[in-house]
Amino acid sequence: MIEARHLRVLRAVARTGSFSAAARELGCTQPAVSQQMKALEQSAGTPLLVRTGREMRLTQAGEALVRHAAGILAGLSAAEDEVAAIAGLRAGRVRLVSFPSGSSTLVPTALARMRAAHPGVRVSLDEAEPPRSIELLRNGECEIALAFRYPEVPGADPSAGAEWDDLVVRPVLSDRLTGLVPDGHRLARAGAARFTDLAGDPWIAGCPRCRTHLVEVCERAGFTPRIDFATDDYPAVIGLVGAGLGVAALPELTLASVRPKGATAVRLEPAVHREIVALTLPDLAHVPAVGAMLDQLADAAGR
Amino acid sequence: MIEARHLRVLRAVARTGSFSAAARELGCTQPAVSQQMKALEQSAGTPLLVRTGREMRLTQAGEALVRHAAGILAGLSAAEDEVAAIAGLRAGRVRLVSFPSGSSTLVPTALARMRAAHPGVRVSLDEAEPPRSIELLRNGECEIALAFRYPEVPGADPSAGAEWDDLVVRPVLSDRLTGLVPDGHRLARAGAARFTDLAGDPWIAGCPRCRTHLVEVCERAGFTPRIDFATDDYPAVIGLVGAGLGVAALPELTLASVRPKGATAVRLEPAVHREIVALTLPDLAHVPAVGAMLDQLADAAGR
DNA sequence: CTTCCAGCATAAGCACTTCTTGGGTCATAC
DNA sequence: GTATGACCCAAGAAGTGCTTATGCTGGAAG
Repeated sequence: MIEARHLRVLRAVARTGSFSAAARELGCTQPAVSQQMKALEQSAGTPLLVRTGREMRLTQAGEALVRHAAGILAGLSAAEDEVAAIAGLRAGRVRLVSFPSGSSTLVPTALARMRAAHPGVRVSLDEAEPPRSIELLRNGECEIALAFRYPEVPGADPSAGAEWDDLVVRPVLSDRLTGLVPDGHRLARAGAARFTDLAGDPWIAGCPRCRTHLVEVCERAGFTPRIDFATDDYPAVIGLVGAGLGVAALPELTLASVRPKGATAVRLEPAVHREIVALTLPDLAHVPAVGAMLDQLADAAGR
Repeated sequence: MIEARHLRVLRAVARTGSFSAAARELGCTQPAVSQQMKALEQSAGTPLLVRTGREMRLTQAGEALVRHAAGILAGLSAAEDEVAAIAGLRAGRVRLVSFPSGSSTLVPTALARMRAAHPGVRVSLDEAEPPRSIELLRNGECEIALAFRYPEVPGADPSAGAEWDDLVVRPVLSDRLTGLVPDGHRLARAGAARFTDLAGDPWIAGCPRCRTHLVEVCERAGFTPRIDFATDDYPAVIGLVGAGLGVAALPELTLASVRPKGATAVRLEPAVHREIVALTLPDLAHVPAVGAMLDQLADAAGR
């Protein structure tokens, strides 16, 4: 079985016309070259070189091998270059899947920084909510999934985060829940409120997991919220609150890029956080482009 | 440095989707595959595979490598095929240089047999006298030189064969010198003659070395031949003898393919032989096609 | 829910390959 | 004649690759 190493040596010998010169070129000793060529001739089954006193000539088989070697070694070199480019963050692609409200500020910042730091790496972005984004990750359809989780509420079903224990979980941001009340609400002026203060209000809930978590938190606070509406669409939640239809508890991040109309943000006590994390597969975490993108996500949040 | 072995393993893994299956395909154990891939990832500087529970997927770098591997391994395989064809006498080329009178019978026979035995090997033929043909051999412009030599005449200059002692000398034929006299010559009827019987005759000599040797033999027999003509062209020698201009001593081979007109061949005593040999470089003797052609030359003579 | 099975990782031991070192021979150049 | 450069050979050392044995994990079946 011919190995690339053999061809490299053969090519050097053919080019320099001498074992010694080839050895110098290859950075080894002359006997090493001699032995390599012997081994290659052995596996070729025919002499490849003719030692005729002063000069070294190729046999026909040697010429054939050198001729092929050019293409083979060029291909090998191209392969190494391409891999090195990917490993060196000069090329590559990262497919990122984010949950909708993460895309608005965190992701654009991270993408911009990534592009500045590693212009060769292309990052694509899709949106999907956690259960779906994890599936995409496991199916190999993306490298990073941006998701969020709520800290476990004592006594509640701990199934939410259980699916991630075989993934790399990179904390990105801890996103405190902010209360949102209509402008005319009795607590709008106070600027702060406890959950129990809103026990009697109608609630506008967010996505299913957010809703579940809201219920758990409220029940821990001693009441069961009356949820009149629930929607994945955070702008819609803001709109509903602005229309005076209820109150809501929204992650700060969802309010960072919009100015609520007809609604006022109030500080909620006790503090409840939504933890935003970037997820990837253990092996993928070692891929340079993926690691760099994870870093950028963390950095973008730390701003 | 990426080696072909790595790519073979990677390709098998990519195709089968499993280390174990790849190991079976490659005829080795699973840890061997595991280690090879680890080494390859090490030298690539980035993961190439993602182990995700049940299935094995390629990273982008892995895909790039597999993509290149196809071409590289194909090229390697083509190179091996071509070399194997040359080594297996299914292809190749042998350049034979012969002295003129050797080409008439010996060489055609050998060429015909060679073609029958190994149709894929092309044999080219050029003509050159020994000093020149040896030069061609040493310069790499041919693989086999067909030449002749006379056994050393005691007391003569031994320089003739001295240049061959670093070559492979393959005896092909021992070609006895035959006397050629005009039809009306006093010895034409006898059918045999000693050199001394022709001491008074004018001689027609052959090529320079033949002429030198003739003089040596005659002087050893006790006389110095009177050489009226000397020519490389054996048919011309025959013509001159036929015209009654002298006698000659010709190798049998030169008479094998022609019928002398106006001249008669007589057995010469004592027997003097011209030895026809095939010469090649030591390394070239191990090239299958060269070896086969040497065999055919020897066989053609042994007929 | 437990058990079984398939597949990968790891460690240790062994064999092979490959490299280097230190001879030696031959040819060429001064 | 000597010196130099190139190759070959042999022996020893280093490194690499393969195998066996073992543990671990995830998925499938009972």
